Amino acid sequence: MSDTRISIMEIAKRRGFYWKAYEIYGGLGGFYDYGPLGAMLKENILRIWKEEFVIKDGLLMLDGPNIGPELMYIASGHAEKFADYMVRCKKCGHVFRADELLKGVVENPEKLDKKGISKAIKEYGIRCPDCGGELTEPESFHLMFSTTVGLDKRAFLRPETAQGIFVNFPIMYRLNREKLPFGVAQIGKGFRNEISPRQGLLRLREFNMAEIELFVDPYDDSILNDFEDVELHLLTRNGEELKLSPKEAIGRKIMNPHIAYYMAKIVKFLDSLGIDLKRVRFRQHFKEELAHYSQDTWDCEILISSGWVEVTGIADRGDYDLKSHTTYSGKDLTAIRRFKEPKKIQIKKLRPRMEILGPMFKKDAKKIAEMLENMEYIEGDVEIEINGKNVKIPKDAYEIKIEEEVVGGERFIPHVIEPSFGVDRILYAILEHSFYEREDTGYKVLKLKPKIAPIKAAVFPLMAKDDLDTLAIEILNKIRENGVPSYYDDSGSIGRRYARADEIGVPFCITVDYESLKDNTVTIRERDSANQKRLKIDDIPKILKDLVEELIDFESL
RNA sequence: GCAGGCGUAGUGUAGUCUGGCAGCACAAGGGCCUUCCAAGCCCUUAGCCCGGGUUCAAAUCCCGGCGCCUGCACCA
Repeated sequence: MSDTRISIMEIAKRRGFYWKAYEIYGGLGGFYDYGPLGAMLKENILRIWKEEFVIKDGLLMLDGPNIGPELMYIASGHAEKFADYMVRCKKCGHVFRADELLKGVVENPEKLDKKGISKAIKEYGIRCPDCGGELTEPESFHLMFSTTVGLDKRAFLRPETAQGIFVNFPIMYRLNREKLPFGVAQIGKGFRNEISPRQGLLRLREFNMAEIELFVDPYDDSILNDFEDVELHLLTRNGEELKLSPKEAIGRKIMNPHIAYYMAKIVKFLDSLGIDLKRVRFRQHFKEELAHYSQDTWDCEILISSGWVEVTGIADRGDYDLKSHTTYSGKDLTAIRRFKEPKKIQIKKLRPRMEILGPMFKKDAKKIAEMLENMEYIEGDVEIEINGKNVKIPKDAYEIKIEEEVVGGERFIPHVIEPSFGVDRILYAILEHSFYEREDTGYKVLKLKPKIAPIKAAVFPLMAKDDLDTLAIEILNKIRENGVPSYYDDSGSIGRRYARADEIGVPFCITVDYESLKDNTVTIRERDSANQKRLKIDDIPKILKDLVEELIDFESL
């Protein structure tokens, strides 16, 4: 493990950013607690996310349940993976899907249960296709956590928040007053029963996601909003490495314009979180790497000590999800594409002549008449299915009339662009990119930006006596009153207190000294430069708030 | 899940081979001292991952479990 990662893990636990969950019971792999600092840091990241992606673009937020019905996950394609059995080669360690190995050997291998697979492998002497080694007993491979709702209804914990958005498409579409493009954002937990989660926050079984489903008309390239033309570091699936602006990338048709739009926003977002943009790139998935629902996917990757890690994926899901949910639910999940001007369409309609139909079809005549009225006439014989039989309707039993209809638009299934953010990974990357050791002393510092730092200010009395302490506490209370997370510390030397604050990324320290008693001023110290300015105590709450919101910068004081 | 390594105060570690009073540093709490960048002194709190076995005696040896790290595999 890299030194940086070791230091971060150590600080995270000792100072309270995060730690393995359930430690008193020996821990549970892939589950972490966020402590006081981590919980605040996560909130700050999400607040900025909402500002950048939800508020600025007028997206709609949604907050749905974690548990979803089985049928929804059958429709989404996730459940298909649920019942797979895997076998591994005892010799070379390669893993295979049991049903793949048994294809052509037994009939319907996918229908076998664990015992059946085990029996078939032994009976037919199936061995490792790579090295001929012996295979292990089959193991079920559950990617989703399953549970039961009520007595016996099968359900799953969501592996992504996306499905909860798709199934609400009609409501959200209406709430957006039926305009495209529009996006729905959801922040929440996702659950995946990983085989072997490792690397701390980078691979969790229960994780925090922030997802957007942008619903677009595939024939309309207009993007949500204007954007800053930043430089993107791209790695295409052809192996090309490019430095392009999103506008150039769109021009060269490297990706969908909506994807380029989100790339620009992501770069800006990561920058505002303190991620080093030199260590950010977008990597296009290889065809075989694409998820079952995806047509094109670009991962935003950040370089950390263990290599490039995916923190955000932008997937072009096409109409996969809405189409599939339409099939399984039987509900209409379409949008309307309005014509610039309503079109007048001439439709040939049928008018039933009851005096002929009546005697001919008796009881069925009424039903047939209704069906004829609702039909569009196409040249040729008219046939109707009634009581399971096709019946030819004689020409004299109807008249053809031409009706004019005004059509405002046509219905279609919107396409979906999905930027999906792994909040835990972003949080970890921020910690790594923020971490450094002071050149002179080697003391550890997190250079967290004021906006995201969990604690914004620390207030110290130079000495914990002579009323310096009471004045410091007064100042602390004023700052807290003003909504700025802060703490008081009078233990140890002043230098130790600065160091303690630096280690958890407190950007500003306020020190009450003997001059404070004379002229009502205090010093304020900026973390990274260790520079100090002297300010009036009365001005502190306002100035500190502006510093924390990054409206002013320390050097300008 | 496999292979290898590992698990000792809040954190980092020594001790494990060769069984015999569990030690150090930092942190934390209290006190003295101290007028701006982890000073010093005194005191205190606090630990052998869990379970079983062997033994007069287990942090140490054996078995099982849990967890972590690295590699393989997996990561829609």
